[in-house]
Amino acid sequence: MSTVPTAPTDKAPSATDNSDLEGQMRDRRRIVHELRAKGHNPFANDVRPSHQIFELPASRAEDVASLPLESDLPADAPRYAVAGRLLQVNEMGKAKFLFIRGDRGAMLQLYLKADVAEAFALSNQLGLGDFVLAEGPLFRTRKDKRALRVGHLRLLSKAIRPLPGKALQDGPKVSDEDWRYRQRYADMIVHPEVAEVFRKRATIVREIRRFFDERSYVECDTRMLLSTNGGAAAKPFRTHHNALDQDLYLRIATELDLKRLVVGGLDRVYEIGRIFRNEGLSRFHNPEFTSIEFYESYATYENLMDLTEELLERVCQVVNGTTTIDYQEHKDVRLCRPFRRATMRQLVKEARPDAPIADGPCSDAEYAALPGYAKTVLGVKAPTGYGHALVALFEEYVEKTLVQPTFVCQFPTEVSPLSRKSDADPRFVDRFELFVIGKELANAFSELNDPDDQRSRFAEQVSAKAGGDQEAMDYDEDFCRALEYGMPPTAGEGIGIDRLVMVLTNSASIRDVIPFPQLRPEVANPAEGEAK
RNA sequence: GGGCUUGUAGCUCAACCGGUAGAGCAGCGGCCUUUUAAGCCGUUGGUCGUGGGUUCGAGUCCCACCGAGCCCA
Repeated sequence: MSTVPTAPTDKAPSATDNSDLEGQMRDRRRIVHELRAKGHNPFANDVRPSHQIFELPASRAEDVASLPLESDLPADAPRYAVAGRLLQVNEMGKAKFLFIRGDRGAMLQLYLKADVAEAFALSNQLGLGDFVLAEGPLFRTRKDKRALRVGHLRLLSKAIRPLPGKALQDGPKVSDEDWRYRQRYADMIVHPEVAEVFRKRATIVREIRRFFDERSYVECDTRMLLSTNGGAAAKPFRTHHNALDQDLYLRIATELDLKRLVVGGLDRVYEIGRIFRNEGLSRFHNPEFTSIEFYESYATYENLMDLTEELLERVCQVVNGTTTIDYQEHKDVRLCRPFRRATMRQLVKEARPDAPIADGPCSDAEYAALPGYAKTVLGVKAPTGYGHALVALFEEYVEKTLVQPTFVCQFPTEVSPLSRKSDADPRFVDRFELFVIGKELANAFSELNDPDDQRSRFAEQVSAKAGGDQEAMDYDEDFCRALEYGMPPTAGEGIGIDRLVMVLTNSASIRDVIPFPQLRPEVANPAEGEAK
């Protein structure tokens, strides 16, 4: 592209070619050079604000009355030096208002008059997006708005690239343009509510951490690079360590390492961290996401239901000030105790009363008949075997109906290779998943701590993998060795942080709660010069 | 992978049955000393995603490809 103008005579910016993006940027670069030529640094870093905008007095509309009118400003009125990004200019001849935004989205309008000659001259060289520092007293305008009468004005940082769209605008702007995700920095400038979601996310994570720290859990960071794939049903990312000449997987769960730590004596342990799964993208799936997994010795999965209720109720209360929330089309989702608890069999039976499911414990007749039933109602895609058939029926008929928080208990053993078998019926495990708004939010179980049982479950996984199941786990010999040293009775749980943040911030897409979500590669369109 | 929708100025979007591309904002030039998405006057800016086809004539119809969004496996 063409670069900065070399000759100072190079205009007189007559309206020729400066309305396209390139022209606008060239124009802004020209201003940078002009300022430098006059001895001003357009990227200054020799001043500090005395206040953040959000700290200024009369931030609330009802407090503005405490400020004097400009004509009544006393000579000793307190002066403030504040900085922010310029987002809008209302010009009116020999006076103008500049709107700047500081941290936390706090807005301030600056009132600038021509008789402050130097500042006024500088203001003519500003563009939307520039960072400025202004100094002066606060006053109340005739429209009862707070404004700072500018005595001094500095350009702190010149924005070379103009902002996309209009930075300040009334009403909600709903657009799902992909530039918002590709250029999140620009998105956040134009849509401050995006940053608000990330702030809430930080609050949620902080509160979760506090919750477990209060209960004497220890936070640990375990390996992300592993030579075996396990801890969940998912396809891993592969990578390679050069020095060791060893292929490695990015972890798909923190489960097995955390249980190793339980074996080692950390009776209560948790990890909040990034998980990687080599799967498709959707509103609810990003290939890297954040989970918390926590493990508590001498607890059962039923204890974890109590704990989970308490945790979610508290986090929701802290973030939203209430435990009843709306999520998109779902109104009045009640994240307050108690959540419903039901077995998977019970829920499938409710949704499909004709299903051959017994009222009490699973009968042999039920065990034999359910796969055939699944075949009939689901068609060819129905899996064979009782456990997979039950899960398929659950996913097809029940899952999306679970809008209010529901603990789905008693999963089939064959889909739960790390869970402890139920004492009452070894065909099921002591496991639950928590569903809210029809989506899985948490997965928990009493941990399998019988090393020989674990070995046979791994063996089943290995044969499933050989049979083509790409999500099956590897045989983790070291983990079995750990269990052979003895693991106390333990229950553990994983919660998807991103989905929890979605629910608690009413975000429609996981892309709205992850700063830099995975996107298809940006393709440069030669015709455009600037890919968008 | 399948279905639906979609791609026009820097941004957001128009353009009837196919008739030769338009508005707001941004930019640029002017006016205005209390504005609130300020206002007023003027003005620059487009190979209509790409490539084919039909037609006297295509942003518009057809095909393919590329990108995006939503839904489904």
